[in-house]
Amino acid sequence: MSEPRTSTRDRILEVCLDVFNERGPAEVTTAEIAAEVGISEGNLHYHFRRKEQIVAALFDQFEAAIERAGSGTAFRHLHAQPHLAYLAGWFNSMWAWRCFYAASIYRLVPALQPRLTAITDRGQAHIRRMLRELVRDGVLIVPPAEIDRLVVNAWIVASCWFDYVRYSQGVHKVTREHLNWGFAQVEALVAPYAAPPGRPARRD
Amino acid sequence: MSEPRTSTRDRILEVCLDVFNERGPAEVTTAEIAAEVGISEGNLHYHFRRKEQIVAALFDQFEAAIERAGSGTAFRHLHAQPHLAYLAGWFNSMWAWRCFYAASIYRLVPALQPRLTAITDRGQAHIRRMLRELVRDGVLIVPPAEIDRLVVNAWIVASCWFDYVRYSQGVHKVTREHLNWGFAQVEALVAPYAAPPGRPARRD
DNA sequence: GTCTATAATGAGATAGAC
DNA sequence: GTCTATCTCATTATAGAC
Repeated sequence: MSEPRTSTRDRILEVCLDVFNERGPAEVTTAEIAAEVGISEGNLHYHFRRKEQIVAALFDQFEAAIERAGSGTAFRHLHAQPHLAYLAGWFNSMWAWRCFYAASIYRLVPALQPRLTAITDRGQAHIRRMLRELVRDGVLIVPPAEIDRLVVNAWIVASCWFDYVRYSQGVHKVTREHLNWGFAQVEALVAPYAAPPGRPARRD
Repeated sequence: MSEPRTSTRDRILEVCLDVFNERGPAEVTTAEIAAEVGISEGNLHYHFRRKEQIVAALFDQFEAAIERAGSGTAFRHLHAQPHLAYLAGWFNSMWAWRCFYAASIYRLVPALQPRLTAITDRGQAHIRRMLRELVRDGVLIVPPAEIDRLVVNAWIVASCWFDYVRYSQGVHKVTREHLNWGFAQVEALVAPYAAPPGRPARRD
């Protein structure tokens, strides 16, 4: 009846999310995890038999969070730029779950890859719908043939900019401030499609 | 005086490039490498003390190749769309060195990361110059403020689409055919900036 | 240069006491 | 549920003969 404030299992997950976000699961040993949680390796093994199971348990939560970010309140109250609201909701949740935006995690736990594909498919379908509505409403002008490529490019930039910043730019410790940068990069993909009213006159 | 056709060292590098491209260096053990080359593990260790040294030796070649792809013949004979020629040259070399377009390799051999940053800086500077020329020549219309973000987005898509295809799309074996797909994705980034003559009339 | 054989690591998994 | 102590196993690293 009387559970401890937070169960050991939950404390493990909390600690792991933090440390996975900071360094990535492959760079952390089970010994370090146990020490960080303040329990023995044997006890850690009692709760999760393998490190992959910890990653998988966290992915469950990530999956739920991203679904919320994608179809939740952000998209409910439509205003002038619903796609920006959606994007903002997504980027907001991105920080808390940034370890899942590193390709290496799917190499470590390949079982998660199909679920990432499912997230990708649903997310892209959602973005595609939004873009079509914006085109219909005259906010954007996108030739139909270009919509799919635009959606995919937006997804690539939004989901890969973490790795880009880390490896191509050499940023060792990604901070929250980088989020705004990534957000602006995705915004820039859509900018050239803005209909003239929302876009200052061209200077040639 | 009489060297063997290809030295053992070179054979090791050849085999490793193949197998790293197929599976990534982290997924291949030194034992497998030795077996594949047809030598003993002890001999492999004589030539390269650690797997990272093999990766680094291959990176030397990659670095040279990408420099050639960027500033070599492709860019020499300028035609209507020099940026496409550059892009084609880059994508062409990309297949042979695709293991270096996986984020995980820089996690395995962090020493390479600064060199990747240098490649990125030079490459982006080159692309920026090309875009400015195209704008000056009236081929593209890009507001000056958008050029930098466009360059970075092009780089992200061009260098990350491999990981995207693998993990987000669930493609287990990336083939040469995927190259054309990636190429088209990068092209699509620039398409909306094409000046009206090069672009069919808008349909709203 | 190349081999065989063996040592040193280090991470994860497990048994059994408390 | 939790601990201590041990085990397994895959690599990587090395010594020394040929």
